[in-house]
Amino acid sequence: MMCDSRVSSVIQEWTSSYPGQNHTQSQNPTTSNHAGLNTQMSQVDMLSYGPSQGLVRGAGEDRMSEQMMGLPYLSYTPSCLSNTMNLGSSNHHQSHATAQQDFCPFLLPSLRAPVAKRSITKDSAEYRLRRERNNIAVRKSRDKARRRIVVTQQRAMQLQEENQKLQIRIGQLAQELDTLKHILSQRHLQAAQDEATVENAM
Amino acid sequence: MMCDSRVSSVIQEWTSSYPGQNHTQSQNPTTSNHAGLNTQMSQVDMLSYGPSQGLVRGAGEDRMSEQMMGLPYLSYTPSCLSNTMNLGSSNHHQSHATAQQDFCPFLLPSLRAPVAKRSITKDSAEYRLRRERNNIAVRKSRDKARRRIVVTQQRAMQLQEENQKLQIRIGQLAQELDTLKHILSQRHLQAAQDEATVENAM
DNA sequence: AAGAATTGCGCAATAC
DNA sequence: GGTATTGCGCAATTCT
Repeated sequence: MMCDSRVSSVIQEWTSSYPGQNHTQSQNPTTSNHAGLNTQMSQVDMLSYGPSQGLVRGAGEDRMSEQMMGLPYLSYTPSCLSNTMNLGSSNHHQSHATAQQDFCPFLLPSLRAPVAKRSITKDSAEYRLRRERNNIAVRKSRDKARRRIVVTQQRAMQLQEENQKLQIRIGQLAQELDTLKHILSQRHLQAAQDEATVENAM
Repeated sequence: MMCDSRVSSVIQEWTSSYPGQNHTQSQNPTTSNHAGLNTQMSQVDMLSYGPSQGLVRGAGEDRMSEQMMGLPYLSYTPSCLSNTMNLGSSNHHQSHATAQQDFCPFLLPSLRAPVAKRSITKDSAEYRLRRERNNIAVRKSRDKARRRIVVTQQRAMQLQEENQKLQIRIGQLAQELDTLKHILSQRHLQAAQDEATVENAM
């Protein structure tokens, strides 16, 4: 009693506040295939964690940029042999900004134009501000997720305890009920016998 | 019944396989202060997510390296004004490898020597191999964590449902018990009256 | 339309 | 030695 309502609210909050299920989640077709929040993958565990689906890429920075352009595969194989030389030479933002020019020359000019826009001038202006703000948001969000996990786990343990207590209570009640039924049947028998006795006496 | 054992195993697995609590977690004194898996922080939410404790640093890469050297604060303030220029100029591994030479000249030579060692030659050898292997492990681990979360949540919901059913069952049993007790008391009364009648007739 | 929140990923430190 | 976990920052996306 009363615990159920609290539990209910927690579950509710969990379900509604954990958007992993209803999000579209179609952002990265190459690496998101194994993170679908689904539970029906167990025998392919060892096979699903390939090296980024073959696309090795450079230093692991601005990877989305190239893939999200609409060319997930076979476009701009990132020189698997020379990536060691490229490792530190590429500025994150620089490479991100120029990638659209270098590797997507076939796009419509209207789509390539934004490269020089002020909004893309991330090299050192309020870009740092935005990054820092996002970092703070990320920390906060992850803290929240961690707390949520802990709460859910505690709730599960608590529910399990309560379940055991309820099972015990049910056992007690059932036993008591059995006893009473037995007594009642005995009384029934006794009454029948009494009636029979009286009838015989008449 | 039977569900409890399964739940128990799940909870057990959860508790034992989620090492967030017993890990030392002292890796980054500057930014890890707010991620202690503790649930008692609610009114300081907005205050705990500062910009990395004041240490702005360059591009957010190889940050641990400098801090983990044993000089978390006040050592090598990373030129907060010129970080915008430094943003892309620093190679991750290069800066990491040379940091020990540049910023720790007071260490014993025996501790500074490893810079040129093969093991620290991460620039392009089997470093990539190690990184890729770790990346695979990370993906796998996070998948596991995600599945664990989903399982725990489902378990909690299932336990809640079962709890409600048990509560209902308890209500039914209690009612039945009440009825039987009432009947029994009536029989008691009846028997007493009968006995009195018989006694009077004698 | 703009900022906050969420998420997948890679890196480095660390635990095991 | 290797894998597993974890905190963090980045970028893309979604939510508000």
